Amino acid sequence: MISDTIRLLNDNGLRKTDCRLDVLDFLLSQEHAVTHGQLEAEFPDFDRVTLYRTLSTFEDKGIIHDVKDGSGATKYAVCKHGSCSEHGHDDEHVHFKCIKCEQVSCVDNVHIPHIPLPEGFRAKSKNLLVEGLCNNC
Amino acid sequence: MISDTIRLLNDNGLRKTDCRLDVLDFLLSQEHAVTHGQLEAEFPDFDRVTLYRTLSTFEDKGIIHDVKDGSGATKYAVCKHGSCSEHGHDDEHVHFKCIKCEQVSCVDNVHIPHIPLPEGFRAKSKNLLVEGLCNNC
DNA sequence: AAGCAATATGCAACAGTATTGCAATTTAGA
DNA sequence: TCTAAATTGCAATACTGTTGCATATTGCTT
Ligand SMILES: [Mn+2]
Ligand SMILES: [Mn+2]
Ligand SMILES: [Zn+2]
Ligand SMILES: [Zn+2]
Repeated sequence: MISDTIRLLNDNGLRKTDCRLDVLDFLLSQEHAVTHGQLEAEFPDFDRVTLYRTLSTFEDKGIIHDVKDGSGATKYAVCKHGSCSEHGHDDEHVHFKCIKCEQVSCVDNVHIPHIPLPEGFRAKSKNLLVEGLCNNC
Repeated sequence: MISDTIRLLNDNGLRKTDCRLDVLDFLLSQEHAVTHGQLEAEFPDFDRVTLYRTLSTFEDKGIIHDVKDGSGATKYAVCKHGSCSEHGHDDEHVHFKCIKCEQVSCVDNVHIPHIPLPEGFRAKSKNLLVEGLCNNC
């Protein structure tokens, strides 16, 4: 819904530009995390740098978060729980990457368990990528 | 010890070239995972492509494994438990990255716990990166 | 509705990581 | 020592991402 898109931009004090509206609308419609390259293919009329900056802006505001799946290209997905903002992200959920279809999804309801560390080490954040076969493959 | 280096190359049917001997000897001496760039700085006389291929060869043989720490540059560390080979890696241990000194270390004795996944998803491997402060920072 | 200042965009240039093809060199074994 | 196979160095290229700057657009004020 385009009104969700507009509301998100308003709530975050972001100007409603063509690029932001189209990109955010697209991101909200995706089941899986997307790369900058996919956005480039989807929106060939926006400059690639503008797309990078749009992603960066959304991430700064806590609208989307990035997922590093080891493919070389950073992927992005909308933050779900409303617990992310310009003051920081709270995305300590699991990410799943299918080894067949290569899609990356947020496993939002699975929290990363506590990890015991050796003496002297203090954890500040955790990032868990599970790879395997998804429910479609 | 250089003899460890030679034995590793022999055991894996690899020719003992200058580059492999020097690089593997260096990798065995490191406490932390190293990047290709560090090897380039350490061994300016070897071509950068040769260094890439050397790392790739070692990884294929299960001598080293890679660590993606989100920095953009892949890091490499020697496989510890002898459970890795050309038939596959068994490196489901935690990796720790210090947010201050940026060093990445293998937390070999901490196993990644079982992660429950939604219906239909099947895990094949897990990759956990913990970030925080190390015992020196 | 027009004007304005702040913001966002497009373009060009550049940096960093990594891969490929191919000719020349080196290795290991006969 | 000779040879075939493996390895190396070099040049070229791909891909991801960032920066500076001139131009265009946005949201607000008048
Ligand atoms: Mn996520
Ligand atoms: Mn490791
Ligand atoms: Zn799949
Ligand atoms: Zn540290």
